Amino acid sequence: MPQKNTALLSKREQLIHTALELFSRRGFHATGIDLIAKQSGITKRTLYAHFGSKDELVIATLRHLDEQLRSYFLKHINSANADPKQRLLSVFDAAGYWFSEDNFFGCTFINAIGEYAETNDTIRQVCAEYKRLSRELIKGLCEQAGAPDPQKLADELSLILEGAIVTAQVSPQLNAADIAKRAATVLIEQALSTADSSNSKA
Amino acid sequence: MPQKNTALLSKREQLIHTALELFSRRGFHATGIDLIAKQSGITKRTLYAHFGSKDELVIATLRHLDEQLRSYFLKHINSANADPKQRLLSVFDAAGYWFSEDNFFGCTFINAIGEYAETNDTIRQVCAEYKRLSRELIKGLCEQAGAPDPQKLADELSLILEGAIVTAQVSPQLNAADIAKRAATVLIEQALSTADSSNSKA
DNA sequence: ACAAAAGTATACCGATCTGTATACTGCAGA
DNA sequence: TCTGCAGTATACAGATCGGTATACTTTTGT
Repeated sequence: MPQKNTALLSKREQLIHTALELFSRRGFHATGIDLIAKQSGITKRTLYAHFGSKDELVIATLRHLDEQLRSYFLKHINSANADPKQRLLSVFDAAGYWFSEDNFFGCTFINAIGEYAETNDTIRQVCAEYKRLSRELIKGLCEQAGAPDPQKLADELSLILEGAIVTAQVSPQLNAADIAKRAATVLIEQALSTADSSNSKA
Repeated sequence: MPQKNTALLSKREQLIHTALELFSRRGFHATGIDLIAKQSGITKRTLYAHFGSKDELVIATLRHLDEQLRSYFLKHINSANADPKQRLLSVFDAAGYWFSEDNFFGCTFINAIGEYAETNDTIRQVCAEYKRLSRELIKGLCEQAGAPDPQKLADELSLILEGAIVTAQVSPQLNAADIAKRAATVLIEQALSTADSSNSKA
């Protein structure tokens, strides 16, 4: 999804970049510090100069992914400069592109919670915060579309997006993005139709 | 969810029982064989007499969870012997009870895929198979309800159920089961209304 | 009653884990 | 020019990992 020129990145950024790929692909506990150091071409000593521990590297990696993922969706939404309803649905188009990438291994936040739910509160909080910000993003789109209860619609669409991510991860043959978009369309139409008489598009 | 009398269980069942709890709560790689042996009160030697490797224990545990979870949902659905539409919606009531349990740590299958996606194909297949059977179960309910395209509706409702599980795991304060049930209600109503003129409830 | 099966207790193996110590190198700024 | 700093290279510590070996005890089927 990012594809930055690695030559221009600082050591810190290189480490996070490598760690993100390995953690996403192989899991967190199954990815050792030595492998991250080797694959990034950076010494373990330097790694520990930037990040005090593996958990700190995990947290920094997740925070980076947070910004990366949300800006990815924002770009897609903003490039779909159609009417508010289409902007809402473009979320699921963006998801579809994401799922089709080679380095898609499900939601790394969810995977992180699965591995650290009992052992690291900060990691769980970073994951929850990403999900909260994503819901806020979708809620803004619902407001723009003139939904009578934007929070309610945003909660439902966010839940559907979560389901799409997991479904794409576990059952790649299902075309989860399309299924989610179909369901979302029904919910959006239904939510906006009840407001047609008294409310209008922003 | 199960609460069997551990005294009546075979060593094999005891091990799977303990392993399931630890894997779900702490993750797979973070749970060592020694801990499973200690917590189950069974020697590591005996463990390896029943399961040739840790991966085999993981697989046996997931297969057990497969049966356990699907029979849990089936019981809830069958105890809600109302009309087919209510039976469909009872899936999300069952999910709500599941989420509220103390030992709910998200979908262990999804967590397993996050940890073993790259390293163990069998584990991934067991997870995918569980999701497929769950979709089949829901598809059967859609057929009974007289949906014109039961596969389509089942895919959508299954995706919503996935989203509910993940949302309940990451954001426990959101009451994911209710959100999912609301969304599911809209989709079901819409799907069945298009069939009202030519089709009827089974 | 007795032999085979199943399980216990414990120590161990080699590999790998996170994290650190030591000694060296290249480079940038005053 | 020289002094610090950032990074390299490598070895190592202590713990834990999955898995096995040895010797003993309990249970069970006939």
